Amino acid sequence: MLTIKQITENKEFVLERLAVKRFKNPELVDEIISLDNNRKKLQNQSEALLAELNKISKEIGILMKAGNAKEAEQAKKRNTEIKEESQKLSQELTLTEEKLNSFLVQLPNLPHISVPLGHTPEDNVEIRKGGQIPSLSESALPHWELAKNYDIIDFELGTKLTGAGFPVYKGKGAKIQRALINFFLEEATNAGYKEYMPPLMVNEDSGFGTGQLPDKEGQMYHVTLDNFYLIPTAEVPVTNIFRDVIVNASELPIKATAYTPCFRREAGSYGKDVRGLNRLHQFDKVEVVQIAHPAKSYEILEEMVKHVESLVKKLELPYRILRLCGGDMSFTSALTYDFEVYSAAQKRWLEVSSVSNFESFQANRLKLRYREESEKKPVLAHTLNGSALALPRILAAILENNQTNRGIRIPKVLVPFTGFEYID
RNA sequence: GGAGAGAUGGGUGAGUGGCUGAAACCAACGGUUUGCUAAACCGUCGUACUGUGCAAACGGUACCGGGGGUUCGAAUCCCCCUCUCUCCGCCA
Repeated sequence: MLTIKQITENKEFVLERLAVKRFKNPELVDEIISLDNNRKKLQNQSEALLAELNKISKEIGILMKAGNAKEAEQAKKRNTEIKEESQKLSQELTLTEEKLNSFLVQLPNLPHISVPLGHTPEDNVEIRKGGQIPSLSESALPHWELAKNYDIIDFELGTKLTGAGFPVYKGKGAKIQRALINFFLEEATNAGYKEYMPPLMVNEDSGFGTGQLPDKEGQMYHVTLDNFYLIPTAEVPVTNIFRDVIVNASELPIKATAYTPCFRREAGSYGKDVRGLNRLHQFDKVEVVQIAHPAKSYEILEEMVKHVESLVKKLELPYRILRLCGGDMSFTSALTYDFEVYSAAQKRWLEVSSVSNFESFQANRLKLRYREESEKKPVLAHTLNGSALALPRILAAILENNQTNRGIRIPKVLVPFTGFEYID
């Protein structure tokens, strides 16, 4: 979330940026500012009373020790009155703070100046593209047909075991999943990311830290008995590793990676978007996360984009990189690049990665700070993350783009991990 | 799941009602000393909000796992919750 300071000190800028994100109730900004003024006023009054209360209490102690019971009794009486008044004030203060907080949490992150205007995916700006779109014969099949023919993914079986959107990978289909995971993790660790294997369920605090809670709990599976949430992305547990942490500036950037399954309810999705591997309730993903110095975070964002780009290149997939427009960005992001690969039989672009700089938006929720050598006060760090990469759509594109008479050709870089060159 | 013990600052750990935002030690940082290193000595050494001030700084309030209560006053007493440890049970 934004800090009060960001809002009060740059109100006009905040309003202008929120408009880019197409935020629908900018009145909140004014309400927040006036609530904050009110909060300060109440806090001052309340604390003045408490200071008085504390002072008298100390005096009572001294009087009692001196055996001056009568004066002590008088002082007690006085304190009881002050206490009543102070309780009223602090109640009011608490209410104000709660209201302020509930408003603050509703404001999305401010988009970076380079974010294009617009409100639909059509307004996203293509930054670059690469790879060759293969020319397939008319008889080329979409991946869900291929998966069936080669018996490598069983969607119906998943439906039997769990429900729609939970496929079962079989034989070489299962092996290629493992190969992709290993390939992505190797690439990430070679690029300096430290590998983690985090829990797949998180508590409420973690959900809040990265911005899924309180408003987006509908996206996550909720284990009500224990009040845990299945993670929708490794971003949640990995970023929360650094919740309530103060690091030295010299330790930045911190680079972390993790492979995890991801669970998403995807309520409301339907139609051809969800065919086959296009949209699942459970899928596998390798995520990269960085904790950065604010002065370096955009440089680091580019570095992360380069890393993800190198992955799709090595997999020989046709891709394009989009800079998301204000209206298509997530609540928490300041700047996002989406990666899409072309799935040649479906003849459509599929999103396989989203790389974002959250600036201090998550860090403020996480209380994730760094301290400069010479400075006393800790400062909010910047957090970034990106998929590197999400498996199902990558697999969809590999299956469709690489279909040949001999079978599905496995990209060269993956062969050492799969141990076979063709799915046949 | 049953029984018991515990949770204090970066770490160890003292503190059972007032003068404790918290001893002491260690770590860290700054300095003195030193040919260098080490040792020794001196100093600094939590976070948030907030007030005065250009600032440096100096005040106020809150925080001793979390929440509530008792009291003029709570790290200290009471209740609830969470977590950790030990023993038993169960178990990949």
